[in-house]
Amino acid sequence: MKTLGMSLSYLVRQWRCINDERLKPLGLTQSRWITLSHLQQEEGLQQYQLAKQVGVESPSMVRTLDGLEAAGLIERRPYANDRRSKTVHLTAAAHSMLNEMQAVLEQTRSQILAGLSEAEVQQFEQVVAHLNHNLQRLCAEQD
Amino acid sequence: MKTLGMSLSYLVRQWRCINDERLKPLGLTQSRWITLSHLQQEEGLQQYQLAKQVGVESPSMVRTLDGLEAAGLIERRPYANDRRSKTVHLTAAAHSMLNEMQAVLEQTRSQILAGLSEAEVQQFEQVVAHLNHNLQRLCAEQD
DNA sequence: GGAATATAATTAGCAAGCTAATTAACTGGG
DNA sequence: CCCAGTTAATTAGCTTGCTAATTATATTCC
Repeated sequence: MKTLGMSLSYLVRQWRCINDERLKPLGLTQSRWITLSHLQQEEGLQQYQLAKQVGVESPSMVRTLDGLEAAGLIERRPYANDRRSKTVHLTAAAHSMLNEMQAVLEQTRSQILAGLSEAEVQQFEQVVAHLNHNLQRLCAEQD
Repeated sequence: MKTLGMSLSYLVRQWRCINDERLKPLGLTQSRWITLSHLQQEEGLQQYQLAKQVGVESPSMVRTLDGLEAAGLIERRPYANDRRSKTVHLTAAAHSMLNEMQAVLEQTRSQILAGLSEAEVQQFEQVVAHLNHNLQRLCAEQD
């Protein structure tokens, strides 16, 4: 007896596992490539903003950034308007690996979605968005 | 820019979080209630079989069972046919909490799936099953 | 029968999420 | 102006997934 929740949880774990395996040559793990993808969209965010966009808490982001910084893929810079804060920037090394990274991620995605029509994928995405919306209401109530 | 993978990953994390919150009074976390649910279906499995059914590796199951045993919810018994092996059984305490646990899980599920028709839920489940199937092929190749 | 191999449970240690607590800096009210 | 409260980053420590390595037992192959 596998419930929907269990199947989803398994799906997500395996998906991560495949990408981690394929991106190991680039020294990337899921938390790292997700963070890099977001930075590719918008560089120079403050850490707490980046955490919010990625959907993790600040301490989780701190650790991911520590790793990325040690690997020479990002830079923390002081933020002029607020001395508590730091902004996050991609390095040249990161820029030069991003294309390859995205290609690997896209390949995995298309292999996992293989056999679904464009319309089915879209519908699936909409359902996931709907469920996330329901969850957001639930989490808000929890307070 | 949130990809499907990211949205799914977030969905699963939040779903877990809600259930963990609601089941805290019963002393249950996700890994524990999933394991109990499987035992409810079939008791007396060997540990490695249980791990396989749940979809985790043996060491993960060992730790979950350690917790459940300490909480008095399961019992490990020696397995007559193979002295390396142990079988896993629910205690009376577990049996008497299972109904309440399932009720909480079912409530969360229905709140998260709110606004979808029966047919849409079924379709969604089928897509998830399909993706898991694709993944299984991919993981098999990896060897 | 005995050596080599395989398998079940476990231990140790890593990854990446979380909350709670700390520190430093900012903000607003009296 | 200053004190109280808030906020940004961090640290510490928990959870639960993983892999690699250990230990004890089974199994298989000369």
